[in-house]
Amino acid sequence: MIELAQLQQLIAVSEQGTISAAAEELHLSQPALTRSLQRLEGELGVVLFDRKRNRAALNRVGEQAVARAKAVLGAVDDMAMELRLYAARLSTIAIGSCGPAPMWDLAAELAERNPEKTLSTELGDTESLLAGLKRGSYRLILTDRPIEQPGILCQKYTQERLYVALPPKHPLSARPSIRLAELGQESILAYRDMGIWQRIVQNNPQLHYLVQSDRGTLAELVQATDLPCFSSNLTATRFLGRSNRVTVMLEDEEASVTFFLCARENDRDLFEQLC
Amino acid sequence: MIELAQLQQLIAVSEQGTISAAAEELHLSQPALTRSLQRLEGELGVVLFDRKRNRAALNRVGEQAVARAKAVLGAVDDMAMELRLYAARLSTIAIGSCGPAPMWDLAAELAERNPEKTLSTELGDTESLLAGLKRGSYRLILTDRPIEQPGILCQKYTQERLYVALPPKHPLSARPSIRLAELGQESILAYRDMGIWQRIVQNNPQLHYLVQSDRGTLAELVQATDLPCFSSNLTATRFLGRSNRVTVMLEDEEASVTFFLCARENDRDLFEQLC
DNA sequence: ATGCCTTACGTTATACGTAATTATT
DNA sequence: AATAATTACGTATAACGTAAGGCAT
Repeated sequence: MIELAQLQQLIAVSEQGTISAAAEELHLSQPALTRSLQRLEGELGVVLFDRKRNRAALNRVGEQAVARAKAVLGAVDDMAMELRLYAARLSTIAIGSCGPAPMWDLAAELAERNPEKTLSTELGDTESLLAGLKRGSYRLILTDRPIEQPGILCQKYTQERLYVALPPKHPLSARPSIRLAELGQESILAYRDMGIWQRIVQNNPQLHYLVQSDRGTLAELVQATDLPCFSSNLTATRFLGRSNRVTVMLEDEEASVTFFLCARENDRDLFEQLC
Repeated sequence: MIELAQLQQLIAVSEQGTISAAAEELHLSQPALTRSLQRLEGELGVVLFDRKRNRAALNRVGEQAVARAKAVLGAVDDMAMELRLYAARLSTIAIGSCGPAPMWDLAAELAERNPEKTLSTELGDTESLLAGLKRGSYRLILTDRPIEQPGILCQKYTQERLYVALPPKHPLSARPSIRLAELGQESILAYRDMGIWQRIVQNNPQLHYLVQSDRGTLAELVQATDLPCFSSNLTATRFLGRSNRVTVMLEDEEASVTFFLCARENDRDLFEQLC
């Protein structure tokens, strides 16, 4: 039986030019390599070298064999690499969402039910999430509208409503609800990866957003200052913690979103765990 | 290093269902196969089996691995087979011709100059010969007209003129030359694979051709009977041998052909040997 | 004389088989 | 009880390295 090691040896000889040099490269003695190559010739049933007693040069069949050997070894390497990738993908559940808070809830639930799995989370807009779901990049996605397409399972997952958290002394803190625009040109703390909430920010460009990319830093700033910040019904109450804030509902249309959980038909088991 | 034998073992397990059965098929002990598969898993860096103490079933990664393994083994088999084919082709000189006699001359010359090579000969019409030369099916071809195309070498090779060999008592035997049609509805011995000479036969359908597929049988009939037969300036004189025949030149236009030797540009060495 | 390939021979290392163990049907 | 996989251990085969030989540059 032909061995992959023999194909590597053949390639080494073609690269080094002599059997001696190839043997050294392969940490093998010269005679051992000679014999191994002879076996390969026997197993292939062809002569690969023009042997001149003192010189073993690849003949045309040998050159052809080298090209084929490289292809075979490449295929084997690819096989190993792609199997590792495949195994990794089987053991991870990738979820995508257009909003961060429900994604964290979902991730928490999945982690509890599938402690052996790795979770990966990603934010995106509904269109790209759906495309990713279809090509297998995501196992589950949370969209801002119901998806009705063949092969796609979809069900209402949760609703999120946005609030602003104001210091008690703030002029608007006594109101039950406001529109975000009423804050005028004030500063407000915001998280960078806000997904769908990006809409309400874009519609109120006059506000001064203090954008934080680190969730921990954001939490610290909330505790340490009395700057306004965002909050929602899904935000853990401990996020505001002992900070002295009054939450005021936002009246804007974009301040309320219903999230829908979607999975592919062949992932029905996973999907139904969560309904 | 992964071994091809291990990939075969993996495939055997997938086909037999159990390691035990696969071990038997492979003429291996069960423990040996178990260990070999464990090594394979280690080398690939993935788990291929769901092990249930008493049962080792391929998991999804394993199934994927089987598919890849089959592809790799197929590539190796193809490699071996195609190398043998390639080696065989390198050691043969395939020649094609539109006429048998000059092809035999050419083959004889090639055999003398390249005693280590195998010769293969084939008759065909000039168009298909040229196509075959271009795609590498032939190293040399003999055509009935000069070829002037880029990448193709071409030179006049020889001329052949057709005769009829008649018994001395035949009414036409005293003529220096005749047209084939003058034989009326007589019988005449002919060789099946006549290439370009097929033309003159087709133009004289009234004759009764006694077609022989075996050259030896044809020669025997020439000796044993006094039936008319064909002959040419390239036909070995010993073909007519001691048979009592008078050769009469044929006046028909198709009875004289000039043959041209053609080869591909990259075969200039071989081509120039013969000019 | 040096470099390179091959053959011969003794040795080692790797993979094998046998036997024992455990678990499942 | 029977089947199947794994682990342990002694063994054997196959490939290795060293040494020797021969040819070419």
